[in-house]
Amino acid sequence: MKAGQTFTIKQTAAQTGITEDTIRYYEKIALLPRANRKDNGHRIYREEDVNTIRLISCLKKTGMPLEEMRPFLAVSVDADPAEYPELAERLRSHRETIVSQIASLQQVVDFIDMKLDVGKYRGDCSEENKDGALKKEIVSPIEMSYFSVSAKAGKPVRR
Amino acid sequence: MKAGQTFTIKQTAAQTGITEDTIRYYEKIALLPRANRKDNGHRIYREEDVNTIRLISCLKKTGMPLEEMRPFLAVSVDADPAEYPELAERLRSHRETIVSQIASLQQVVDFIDMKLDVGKYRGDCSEENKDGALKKEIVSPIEMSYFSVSAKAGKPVRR
DNA sequence: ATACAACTTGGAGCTGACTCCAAGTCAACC
DNA sequence: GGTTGACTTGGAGTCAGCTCCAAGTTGTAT
Repeated sequence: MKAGQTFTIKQTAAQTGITEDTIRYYEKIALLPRANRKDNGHRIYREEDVNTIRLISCLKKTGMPLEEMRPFLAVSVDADPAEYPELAERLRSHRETIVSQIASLQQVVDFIDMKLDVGKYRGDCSEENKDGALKKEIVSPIEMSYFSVSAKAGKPVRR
Repeated sequence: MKAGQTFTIKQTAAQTGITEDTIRYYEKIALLPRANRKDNGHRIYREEDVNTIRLISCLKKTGMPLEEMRPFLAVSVDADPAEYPELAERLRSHRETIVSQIASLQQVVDFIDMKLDVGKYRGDCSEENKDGALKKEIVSPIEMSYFSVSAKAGKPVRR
């Protein structure tokens, strides 16, 4: 056991890429639990805490609002989500969201590749079927041209 | 030629999932070009315009700030980005950003799968190498545990 | 003792992206 | 001719997520 190495807030910020101010802010809004303090009141973080902050950073990159992260942080703190079926359901639901986000992103990559190669592009960015939210007649089979894609020869890309 | 079918702002909003207010807002900040008007001043949109709005919506899903979308919309309006090398460079650069975003998202999916399956998880969410921006000693080879992943048997997941 | 660096707190201010509103125009129907 | 509905404009308000600041404390170096 290489027992508890700890970090200052500055070190933690450096490790995670999240600023000190923002870390304090997360604690202020209770997204992070109150950090332990040294006798002088300075915050100390363990590897565990650093990992939680990394998880936040990761979820942030997926565009998740801070409020929605709470269940994720909960599940990472206590053990098995199977014991909290409602939580597991949330995870599953968010998984679907992310998968469709990946699809959206992939389409943007395709769009860029198409533009750079002056190749061809098709597909749209729609699709939505979560719980609430809009869902009209989905624009599926449009020959998505995003303006002047003006049928030039298309070489496949997909590096 | 099934010549110019046009749409009201309401129809356009319905088709794209972007509210009328937001469409007007995009025009106000000149993210969209000023729409043509009917004699009574009402905006009219062509399929072309609708596709531009869809592109915005798509880029939005990738978390791109509106300001950064301008080059994308430019490239979708006029023809070949090869003629604007600086623009092409931006596209390439943003492509890399998106590819690494996809990786981040995939890691969240893995995290969720791991949590749901009580399997195993590794990998972090770091990586950054665009132009400006921070880049410290990157936390690469951590056995990313996100708290209590407490070595239980790991069955491979991957959707 | 004095300076300094690294922190603390509470709170104000800022940016991006909407979102809402009031007042007005126009066309069409009753 | 009055009401209704779909739009217009300009501008104000809202919310999330920081970001900055001032004033104070503590620990170490000179």
